Amino acid sequence: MSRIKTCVEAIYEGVDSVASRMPAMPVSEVLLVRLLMLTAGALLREFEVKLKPYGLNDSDFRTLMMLYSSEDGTATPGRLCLLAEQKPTNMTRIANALAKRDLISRSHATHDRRQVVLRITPAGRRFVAKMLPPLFPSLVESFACFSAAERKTFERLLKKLALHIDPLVDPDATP
Amino acid sequence: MSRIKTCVEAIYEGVDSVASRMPAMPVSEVLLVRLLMLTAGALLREFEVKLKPYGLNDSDFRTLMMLYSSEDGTATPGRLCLLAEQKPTNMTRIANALAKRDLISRSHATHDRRQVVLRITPAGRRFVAKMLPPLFPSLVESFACFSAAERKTFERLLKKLALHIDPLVDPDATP
DNA sequence: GGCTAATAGTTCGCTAGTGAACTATCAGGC
DNA sequence: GCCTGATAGTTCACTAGCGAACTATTAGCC
Repeated sequence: MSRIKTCVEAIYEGVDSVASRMPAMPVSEVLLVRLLMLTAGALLREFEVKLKPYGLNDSDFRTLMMLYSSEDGTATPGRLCLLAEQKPTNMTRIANALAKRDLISRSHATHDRRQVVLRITPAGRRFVAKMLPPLFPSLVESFACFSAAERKTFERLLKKLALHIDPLVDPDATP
Repeated sequence: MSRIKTCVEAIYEGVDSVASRMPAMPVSEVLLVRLLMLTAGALLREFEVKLKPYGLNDSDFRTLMMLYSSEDGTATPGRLCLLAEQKPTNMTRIANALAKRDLISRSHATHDRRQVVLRITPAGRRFVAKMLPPLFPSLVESFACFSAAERKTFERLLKKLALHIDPLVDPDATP
């Protein structure tokens, strides 16, 4: 029996079993959140296996891609933290690692000397251009079970959910 | 500007920017996987904030719940690894932590002395019964943006996706 | 019965990520 | 100009999780 299938079955059985003893449990919500985390976790792990040969994990990769896709190839650690859902501590480590490999460079902003400016290097751009295409096939395969309509629906629901939980997850943020 | 909304926008803009330079990129798939990971990550973090007062993280919690919902309140570490998507190493640590708090007990199986049997204790059952209900409201609120039909659709698509990626993620498993 | 291979857990050393404390710089009121 | 508070990053000590190596036990084969 394969792993994820076993997990899916265990989730349904476990939720069913607990619900019979605890009728107040919101069955539908528990199933959704468990399936969501299981699927995302599996996809993340699969993706990181693909990234490993390049010496990156998903956080490193996201950070590098944010710089790659930015207008002028630069960003501050603070902004990257915001966009990549990372804490400053970890961004420091990521930037150190990427800088050590000369994929990005570090400098100080002139107008505000507290800020650090990270910039993707030409070598960093070449690296991304080379490593990105081989990642596509397995990604396409992962979602091959969806029709175009299903893909659209799934995207719409995910986006709706993401924006809905935003204020719940981060109640102090400016709305 | 709140955090997740910024991330969602950054994902769409980033993908758009890269796609213009790299036409082979499967835009739809990249958006789906990024939204999925972002949403699941946010829900996980929110959930762990709720679990923290009880001194548990999500893995500890899942492990305890697997025992709680099992027929006789027992399971072997190996089975829990399979069901909770954990590695044996980590399960040892989790079992140590739960056993230290007397929420579970450890003993050896008689028919196969290699196997360890973990069993939820009466105190463990009381603990679960007490901590579980307070977790429900925020979980319900997280999915309050979905109609009943949307919830069903989302569950169906998640399940379909989970089962589809199963053999891709774990190619060595027995089908 | 005794050797070999496989299986269940554990230990160890490492990577990834976090909160709290710290440094450096900037902005605003006086 | 100069104190006060806020902001941007960094460092440090810690937790969570992983792969590889190890131990103990079992199953199969001769």
